[in-house]
Amino acid sequence: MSSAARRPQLPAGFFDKDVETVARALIGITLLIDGVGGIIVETEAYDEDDPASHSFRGPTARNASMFGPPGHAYVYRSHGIHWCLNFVSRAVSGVLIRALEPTAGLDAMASRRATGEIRRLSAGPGRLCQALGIDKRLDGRSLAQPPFELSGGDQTVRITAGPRIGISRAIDTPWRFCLEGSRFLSRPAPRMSDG
DNA sequence: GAGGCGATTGGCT
DNA sequence: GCCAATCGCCTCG
Repeated sequence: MSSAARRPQLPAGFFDKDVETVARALIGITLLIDGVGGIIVETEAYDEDDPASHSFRGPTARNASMFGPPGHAYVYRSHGIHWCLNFVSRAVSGVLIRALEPTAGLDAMASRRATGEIRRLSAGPGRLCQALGIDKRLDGRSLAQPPFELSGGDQTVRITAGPRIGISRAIDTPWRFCLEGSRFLSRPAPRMSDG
């Protein structure tokens, strides 16, 4: 393994923290699935006592992964059509991965998405999963094992926070986090309300 | 068991 | 901006 260009892996215990901390820490991290992916630029946090979270009304077959150990994936189907990827953190929680800046395997992403428009390859949770080939098979899988590869986090990034998107409960909780200035967000950045 | 709704997206008015 | 697509889960009866 070449050393210089290799990004550092995430430290042990990265996901064993409260969900808001993890959601913020994930901004700027590189996510690859079988070598395809990019830099995480947008996340949302969903906590245990959060009325907007799938876990709010207790465990079901769908949300079982959220009740499992940190550092695993929770993948669910949205609106019967799309897949959405979450990272489980401490306790019953999940970080929704909403957008990536594509950096690796752009050909594969464009092929799966049937578009060459880079800015829309993985801007949005459903688009991201389509571009990276994510589906139910990855639900419950460890993020420390292939096909997942997470790295980076060595550099400081500026983050903006705002309300989460597309929910009807707890709509004012500012748990959507974005990389400041990114052109690869699913929606316009929230008004700068955070550092 | 029936009816409604959703952490979305793409296409049309 | 509005709405359909499509299916698993929730609520109510």
